[in-house]
Amino acid sequence: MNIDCYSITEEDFINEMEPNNNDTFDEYFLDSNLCVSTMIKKYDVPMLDNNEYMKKTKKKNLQCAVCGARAFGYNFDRITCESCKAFFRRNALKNIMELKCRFDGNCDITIENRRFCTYCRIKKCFAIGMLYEILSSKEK
Amino acid sequence: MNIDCYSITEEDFINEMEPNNNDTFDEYFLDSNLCVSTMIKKYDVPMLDNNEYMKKTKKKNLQCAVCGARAFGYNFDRITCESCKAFFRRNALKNIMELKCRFDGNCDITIENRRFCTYCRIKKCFAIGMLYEILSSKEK
DNA sequence: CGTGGTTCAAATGGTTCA
DNA sequence: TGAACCATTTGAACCACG
Repeated sequence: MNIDCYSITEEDFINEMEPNNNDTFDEYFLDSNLCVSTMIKKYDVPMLDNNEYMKKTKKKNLQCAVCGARAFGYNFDRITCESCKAFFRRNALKNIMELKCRFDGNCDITIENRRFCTYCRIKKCFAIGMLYEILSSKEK
Repeated sequence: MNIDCYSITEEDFINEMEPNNNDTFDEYFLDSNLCVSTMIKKYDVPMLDNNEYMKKTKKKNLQCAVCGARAFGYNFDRITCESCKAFFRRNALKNIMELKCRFDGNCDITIENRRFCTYCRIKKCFAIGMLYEILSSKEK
């Protein structure tokens, strides 16, 4: 986590932003009516380099592309652990205002800290390419 | 670190303040200019009975990393008791100048004296790695 | 058999009040 | 201040469909 950001309050952070300059995913804080997945699409969140996207063959000793935990297979089109799978299901379609980062929106996500920043965790889920389209239509 | 200390040193105290037999820790604390830990050391403060506390048998047998009290799990990413958890919530985001140590800023924190020096208690909370990042943003 | 979906106990941040 | 409580999130285990 980026502790340096702490001197800025969240309110300051939001106020500092220019209202009509929604160039990035993070600045989308200002514009609050869309869900995370829409935002990701609209603002073209950069994808991480995808060595993680292995051929769908071997299922042993896999590592979650989000947090690094042990993984047993694909979930929503990427190799992830069970907890990130459940997390993605629960959060991918939420309104972004429910998932604010307390810092600069670039928290590292690890197995130890993954539950401390839902914003950056879901952001990373999308960044590695997890597909919300696979979520059943009833939840959309 | 010597923030807002009184001028008397621990050594001065021990030399000049021989307690008489009627002195108790509590009486002394009322007019204290002295470090809690020093007082405790000098006046042989009776230990609280832990049996009551220990009776709450739960699954785990953990010890608070701040004060040593019985702990039941993680709070703010470290194993702590419920009281240090609540204390951290209340104080982690305060201005440090609101939390003055009367002494040298190095009070020992124990289950018995933890509430006597908020400065040193919060200092220890941070020293053991409690994460203020987990505090929800609305309190910042 | 793989993976999306479900369940639920455990964990833990937050609240209350004496 | 801290014991007791409450509410929400989590993730391991499981189910079931294709």
